Amino acid sequence: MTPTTNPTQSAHNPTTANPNRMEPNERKQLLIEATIRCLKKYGFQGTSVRKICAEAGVSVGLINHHYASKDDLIAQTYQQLSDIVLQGLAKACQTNQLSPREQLSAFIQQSFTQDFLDPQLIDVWITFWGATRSVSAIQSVHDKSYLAYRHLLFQALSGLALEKGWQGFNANLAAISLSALLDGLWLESGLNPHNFTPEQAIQMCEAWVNGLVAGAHQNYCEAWSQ
Amino acid sequence: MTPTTNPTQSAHNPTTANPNRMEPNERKQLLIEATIRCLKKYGFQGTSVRKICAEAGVSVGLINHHYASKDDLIAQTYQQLSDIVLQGLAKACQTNQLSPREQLSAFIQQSFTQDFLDPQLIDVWITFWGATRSVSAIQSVHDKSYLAYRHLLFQALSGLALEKGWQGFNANLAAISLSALLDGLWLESGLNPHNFTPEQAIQMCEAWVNGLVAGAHQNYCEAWSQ
DNA sequence: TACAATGTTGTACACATGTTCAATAAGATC
DNA sequence: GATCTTATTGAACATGTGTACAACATTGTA
Repeated sequence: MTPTTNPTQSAHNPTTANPNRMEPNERKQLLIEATIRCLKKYGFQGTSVRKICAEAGVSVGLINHHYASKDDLIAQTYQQLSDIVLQGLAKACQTNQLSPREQLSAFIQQSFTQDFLDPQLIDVWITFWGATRSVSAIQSVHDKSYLAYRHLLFQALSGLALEKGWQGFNANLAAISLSALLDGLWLESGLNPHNFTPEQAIQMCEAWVNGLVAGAHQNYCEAWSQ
Repeated sequence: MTPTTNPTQSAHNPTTANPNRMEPNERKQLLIEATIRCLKKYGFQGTSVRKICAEAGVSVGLINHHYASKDDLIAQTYQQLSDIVLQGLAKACQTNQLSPREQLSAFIQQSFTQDFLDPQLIDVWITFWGATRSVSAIQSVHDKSYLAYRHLLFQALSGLALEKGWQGFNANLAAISLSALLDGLWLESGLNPHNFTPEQAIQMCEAWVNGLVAGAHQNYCEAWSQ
């Protein structure tokens, strides 16, 4: 289509050249946002450098000017998504002087907000999970954010144990368990959004906490065995 | 390497030609097994038609002779893996005249067997999840196997409710919840095998069941409302 | 105004991808 | 033994991939 062999025409078309030059940080942010849109539209596999650039309205070469590689851009996109999710959860359960039990409810409620349940977003998340073990930059982002995620639950559960006077309660293990339940529900709602409603998801998580209070907390004591 | 431009040599090398012709079903099985090995070795993205064929010790063109497309082969591979997992679980909890509570324990125990906790296998599973929404053949395999998976839990939980005399117990919702917990733990153990031991995973699932018995079952009654 | 620094472009490159297809060989049928 | 069916091969094709790089455009500074 483009007459590359025609020597009378310059290789560079001056009419489309460089319409808006930007600050590096501003452009990098736009590239990350374009990457998120592409991941939602085309999935992980379908997201290529060229599609990201087209989505950002920018030339092919620009990504490698601002990022070391495509993987680098992808990892930083994951980082940003993680931060957004984590900040939402932290804000929900760390404000307003909530009791430990109320903190857990706030965390659960926030986890099944409309924004969090976008199937396209969850799909992006799953593909990040899928790349965790093969792309080390993604692995380190996961490890860090999962730790912070669990820490929020750990604090609330520790507070609850203190309040109730549970001796030797392993709040760390309980946090792993609740986060697994949350992730599992989140995962399944992404794979098939029609299996249960957000209200039912909340109901199931509340049931876990109620079960803990009703007696399951004994299974998380250090002395517990088999 | 191969002198394709030399007219004195046939395009086809007779020394490597067709050493072992097979029955279609036998060959297809070998291709699926080679696909599983490739998925474990190279991940979902790194698994190409050429790598599968090399792994199977077979020429590039053979896949499209036995399968309509690469996606077709991948979907049938997923199908086979699902069947294996499901049969293992069904066998564990449907034999030996177990009580409902014992069935649940058997299911849980089987879920965290050594075979099931192979991080490479879980990684393959995650990438299948990631492809669920974009590849319809994979979506239908997932929907079918998830339903069967949940049904096993549903039966055990229904039996438990009958035994305990829980009125209006929503065993279906409880099955969704327990399967989410199992999947979440399974997922996390794949992403980072060092966060908890298989024994702790079992402990957490048993705690869920104990919490249900201790009182959480009330949250699964039809009358329950937030 | 001249110059340096750098954001931006689009082509080129080397390679990988899934699929097609004529050629070949093995086995079955008559 | 001749013929038909079909499993198997490997080259060819069209397309897509991430990255590199020279050319160009813009900005800031002297």
